[in-house]
Amino acid sequence: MLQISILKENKEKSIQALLKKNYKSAIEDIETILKLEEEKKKTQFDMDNSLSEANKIAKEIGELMKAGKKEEAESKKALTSELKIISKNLQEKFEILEKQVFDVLVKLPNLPYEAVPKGFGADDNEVIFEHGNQPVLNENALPHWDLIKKYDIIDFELGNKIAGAGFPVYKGKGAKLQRALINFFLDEASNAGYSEVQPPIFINKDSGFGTGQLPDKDGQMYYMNEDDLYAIPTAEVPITNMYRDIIIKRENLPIKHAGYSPCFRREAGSWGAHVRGLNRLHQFDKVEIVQITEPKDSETAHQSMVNHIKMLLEKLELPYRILKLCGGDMSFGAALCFDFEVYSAAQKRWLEVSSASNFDTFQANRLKCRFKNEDGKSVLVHTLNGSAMALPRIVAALLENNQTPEGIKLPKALVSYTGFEFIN
RNA sequence: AGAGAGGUGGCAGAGUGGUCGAUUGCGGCAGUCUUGAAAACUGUUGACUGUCAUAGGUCCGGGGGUUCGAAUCCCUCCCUCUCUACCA
Repeated sequence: MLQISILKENKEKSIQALLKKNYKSAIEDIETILKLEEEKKKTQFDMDNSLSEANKIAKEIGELMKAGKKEEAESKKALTSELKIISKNLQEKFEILEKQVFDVLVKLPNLPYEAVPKGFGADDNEVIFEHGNQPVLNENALPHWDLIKKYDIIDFELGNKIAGAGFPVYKGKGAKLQRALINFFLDEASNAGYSEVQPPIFINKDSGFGTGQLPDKDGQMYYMNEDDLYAIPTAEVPITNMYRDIIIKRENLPIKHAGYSPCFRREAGSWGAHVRGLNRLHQFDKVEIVQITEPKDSETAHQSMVNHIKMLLEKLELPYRILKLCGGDMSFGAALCFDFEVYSAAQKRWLEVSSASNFDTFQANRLKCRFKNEDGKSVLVHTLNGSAMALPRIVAALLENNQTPEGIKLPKALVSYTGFEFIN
């Protein structure tokens, strides 16, 4: 959530930034917020005065009672009845205004940084880095959805029977590959100084709000009515929310965590021709890295996350590229976001496998996550997160790119984790 | 799930209707002492809102109520602990 003070002090810039994110009603919404906010403050002033007056009289009554002057005390009580009504009305007005401001404010996406390119969708993203050669496969090369059948390692029909579409069963070497990748990613994160956590995979509403999934993405999460809980779409949510309502000591920053979790996404209305096989699932596995930093350090932290992900992809020997997302393609809460795509040789497509975002103070403001600066003032932190990494599309690319007559040949980095070199 | 107890400032722990935003201890910070440190002693130390700065206002698990006045009384929800039951 954006800070009103920023919208007020940098009104024009804020409007331009929101427009870059294709937020259509930027002008009118900011006008509305500033107008309502001013009225709110006025109301608060009146309300406070009225409450102050009432407090004073209450105190006087208390003293009179103590002094045994009952009649005087009784007569003072009469003074308060009108004051009570006034206070109550002002309080109601204040709460309405507060909610009105909140309702508009909560709809505003984060302001993208200067560096974010203009654009409306995927076509406007900037490729900023590319690594590795796209493998040339022979004619009878198979896409991963055929390879998983050929080697009987991932079973969609079985998952369909047990749960539904998008919930595959990993079998044999397929299951071991999952476990190997998770361990590989977690170990690499540990080596890079991320302390490991295993978070809950269900979260409450406050957590969903804290990282920005609620109310924006309500329909995209699985929801358990009986207990009022959501299944996490990413470990970012529980991990970042560990620091909700916390004032962090400056010497403890930056905070770096990594965590593995299954991720659950309803993906309502997003199925089509390009989402076959492992390209889109309702449940998948992911190792997430999260950082919480002082504002001045977040860009460096972001870069370090990008470098970490690059290193992972290089160890996995996958050709990849990095995109700087344009305003229109960025997520709701991000101020700057890099997507990583691997080349999947049989599909002849780039697949998104990771996304590293800097949220600036957007999440911190919702989370009320702050630190004490040099002057002893509470200041919002910056939060960042990135996938390191999401498994299914990595698996898709590993299978497709490394198919040989002898089977699927795994990259060296994984062999010590799987215990086998070939899936055959 | 049943019975009981309880949720207070970074932590521990007082406070049961009127200078209580809250005694006290620990921790933190500053100072005295010391070559330096420790110990001891002294002072200081919650968050939010608001103001140029004061002032003022709000917050004792969440929400609602009673009252001139609520941390304290009532209702409701949530959570924690102990015992019993059940169980990976």
